[in-house]
Amino acid sequence: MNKYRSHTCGELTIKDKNKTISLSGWINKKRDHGNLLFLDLRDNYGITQCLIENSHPQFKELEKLSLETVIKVDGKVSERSKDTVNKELNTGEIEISVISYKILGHTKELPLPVFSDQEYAEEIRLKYRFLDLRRKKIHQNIILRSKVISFIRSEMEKLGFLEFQTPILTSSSPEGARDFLVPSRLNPGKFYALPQAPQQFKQLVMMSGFDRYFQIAPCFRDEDARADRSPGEFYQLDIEMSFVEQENVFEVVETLMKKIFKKFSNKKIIYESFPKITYSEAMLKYGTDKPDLRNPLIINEFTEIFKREDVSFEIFKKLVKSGSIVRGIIVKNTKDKPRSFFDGIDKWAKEQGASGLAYFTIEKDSLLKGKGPVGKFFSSESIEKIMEISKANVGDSVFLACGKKNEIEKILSQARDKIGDELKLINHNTYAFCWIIDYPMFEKDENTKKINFSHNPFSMPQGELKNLDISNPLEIKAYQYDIVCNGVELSSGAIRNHIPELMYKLFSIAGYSKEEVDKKFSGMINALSYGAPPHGGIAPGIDRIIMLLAGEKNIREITMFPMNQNAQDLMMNAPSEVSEDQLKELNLSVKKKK
RNA sequence: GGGGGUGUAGCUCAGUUGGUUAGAGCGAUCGCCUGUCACGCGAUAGGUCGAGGGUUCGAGUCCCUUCACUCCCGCCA
Repeated sequence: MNKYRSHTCGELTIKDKNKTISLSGWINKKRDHGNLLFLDLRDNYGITQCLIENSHPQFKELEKLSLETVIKVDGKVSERSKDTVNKELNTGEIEISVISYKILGHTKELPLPVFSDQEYAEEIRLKYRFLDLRRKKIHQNIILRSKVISFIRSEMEKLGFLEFQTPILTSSSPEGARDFLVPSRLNPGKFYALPQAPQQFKQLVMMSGFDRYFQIAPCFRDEDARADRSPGEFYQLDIEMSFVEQENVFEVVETLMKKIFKKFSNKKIIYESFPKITYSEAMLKYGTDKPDLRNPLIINEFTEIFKREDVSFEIFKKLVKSGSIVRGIIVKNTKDKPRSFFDGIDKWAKEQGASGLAYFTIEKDSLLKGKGPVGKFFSSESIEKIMEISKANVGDSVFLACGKKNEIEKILSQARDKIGDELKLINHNTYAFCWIIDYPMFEKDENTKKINFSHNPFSMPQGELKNLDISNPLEIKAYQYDIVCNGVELSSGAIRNHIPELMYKLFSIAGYSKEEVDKKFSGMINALSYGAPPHGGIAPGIDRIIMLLAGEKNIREITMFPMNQNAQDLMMNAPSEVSEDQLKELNLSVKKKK
């Protein structure tokens, strides 16, 4: 092939027997028998066992080399005897008898071993990321990521989409996350912002007449990290389409997702046609707008039960009188579960900051009755009603939460996950996609009582536009949707508002004057006034798709060079201080934090 | 900004109720070993127990402060 190798470390087989070859790679592992040395040579493509005996003049030197030294081996391909074949390796039927070797790259003592399945502290992995990335699992994850992205590009092109780049240096926008700012040298005192998403640009692409756009788009948000959320930057499959309705966007994304997940995973997609669940239904049945549909548990509304005379659960009744609501989860066939299971859930709920979960199991001798700490407060008629509402059976249990709507949504949604997990109700070999639709256009901030856009301010409200009742903004629904898989929010999207007058009206509800809208969204609002096509789109998160495919819980496992939780790159030492000269040129001075 | 977890040898970890000289495996170094594939066997080196302060006759262990990493809440239209 060239002066370094004739083959890679993953390709030689019995067919190459007796060939003289050369390989280059890292010393993955040595097994030194004193007079006989086995050496596993590794590159991106695989591992090949090399063999040298003590009669060889270079034996003593080779024996001393550290693991991870990069060497070139010239040798002969030999067939292994039947009893020494390694079935784990593609190259396991052969080995290389070393004729000569040469060091290409020395190594210092390793701060972390490459050949090991152990877990390592994040700090050391990030500082020596180039070593970490040599390890098998993460190496394969990164290769998977590359292949998925490449597949997405080719599928999107087949679907008639064109990929365009949009600016990285753009303007700060008032909505949404904190911006990363970049000072402008030529415009002292002014700043660019890195895009939180190419939202306005992709709409401008539509107004520019390009019809179908996509981009593997870098997005920058200065917000705190989570296990599934990189600090700083992440990638979206940004999509926008002209002259479409919601269904057309769904069709493209469903087609694409099914192709990706079938190609890159063996796990089964439960719903070939992704279920569509309205936002309000999702909040009721699952307590969240990103439900894990692999989990069969459903939340039911039981407030009415606590208004009955024949229910004497006074704590809940009192709260209901003062406006609280009661919802609960039915857990099937739990009559044989030990008391510790129920108490464990209750204790867990209290640890989550809730006031706990009341529970009882439905039993029947002559009459229906509740077994458990609060069971005695329920008449058999009220239990019958509970069973009617929730389709529960004798032998099932009810976990009840009482409180404000958003509080009990939160705790019951967590309880669904917790109980589903404990009772092993979740099939981890499946993907359950769904669409969440009909998001409200606005929401009320409970602290400030101010009305805000609940998602994207550029979404199109539903219904006849001339009849739009702006006096009751919280009732307005938007053509706004999310796609969710296994409880992971992959993306949100919307049919956009392409009518400038309507845009001003909606922004005014959220407290923005026409002048402010003109100033903040000048590029887009201006473009909307010169013949804008109806359009809409979506932006599935690439990182989360890869996480689902790789079965990883942490986004760093599928990111080549991630930052730590404090948004620092420990390998490159970013962020870092800059010189006085650099600051001066940018007309900046830094206030030292005390 | 708030809450939880972790921090002991290069790496992964153990260390009991506060009590002698802080241990193991891997790695490193040296020696032995011709069929291993997590090779095996023996020896040696390697420690600011994250840092600082306190309690105590005595602190890896208890208390306070602080730092780092991580998970979660807030935040992420």
